[in-house]
Amino acid sequence: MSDQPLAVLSRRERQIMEIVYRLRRATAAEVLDNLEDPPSYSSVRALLRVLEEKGHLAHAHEGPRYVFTPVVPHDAARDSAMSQMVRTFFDGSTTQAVAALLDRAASSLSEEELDRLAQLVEKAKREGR
Amino acid sequence: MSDQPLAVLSRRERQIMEIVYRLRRATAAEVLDNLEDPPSYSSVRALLRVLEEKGHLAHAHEGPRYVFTPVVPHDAARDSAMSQMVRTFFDGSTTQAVAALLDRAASSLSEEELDRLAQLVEKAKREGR
DNA sequence: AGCACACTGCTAAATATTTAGCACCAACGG
DNA sequence: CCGTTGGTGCTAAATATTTAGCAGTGTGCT
Repeated sequence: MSDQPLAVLSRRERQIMEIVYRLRRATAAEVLDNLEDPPSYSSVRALLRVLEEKGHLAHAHEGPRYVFTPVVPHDAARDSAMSQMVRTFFDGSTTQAVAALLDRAASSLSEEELDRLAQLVEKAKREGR
Repeated sequence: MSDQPLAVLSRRERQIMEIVYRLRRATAAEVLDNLEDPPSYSSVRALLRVLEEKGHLAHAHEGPRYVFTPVVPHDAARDSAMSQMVRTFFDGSTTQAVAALLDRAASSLSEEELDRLAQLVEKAKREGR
């Protein structure tokens, strides 16, 4: 498996993996519901099977159906997606990335959330020295 | 063109677009140099042509060669990539995303950068009320 | 027990992507 | 002035992705 789980996938496969990561676990029907421009149920199942063969998903039985989960854990996938993003759009600078996030969402953040972020920055400062 | 420029692309196309966004502008040779598992030069050029036909890239002449640039500006592509990322891996929470970024990079950030981040949070607080 | 329903497995076909080859053109150096 | 180098356009073929169909199986309800 690659260091960049999402990087190696085809278009549909990536869409599906994003859904599964977002939902944490998903059945074929749930994937279908969340796909835009959805193909048939049958196609979705075939794609899930392919993703499992390629080692990206695993399934468990839950009553009569399969529930799919990612093989690469949420955190790991998240981290490598973030690395990729910072590299591609922010010249590798985390600071720039944080700045852009804040800029985009500043007005929708609550007082509490901003306090929490301030604390995180403080914590990083203390740890950094 | 979609709201999600990178979302509609095939695997190679996406790889190439990421390179072009990272470099801001790139020639066929530069794209080739930056591709992992690279195909022939000829293939890269064909892909660049396809991306241009689909409206994702434009080219300008620079001396004897073409220099490709993204049609969707860097900032816009960045923002929608970030949205996607926050939605997929952070339940839509910017705060969580920032926390993860800081956590990942905390130790490598300089005092200056941390100060700058603290200022950004302060600024968001002031604007928010 | 028997029926309907909601699944799965598997396969084949359609479509899209990805690749490389060949022909041509312009610039540059010997 | 001619060959070499480094570009481009275009096309065709190989490969991968994506789709849907059909057959079978188990579950749960009456």
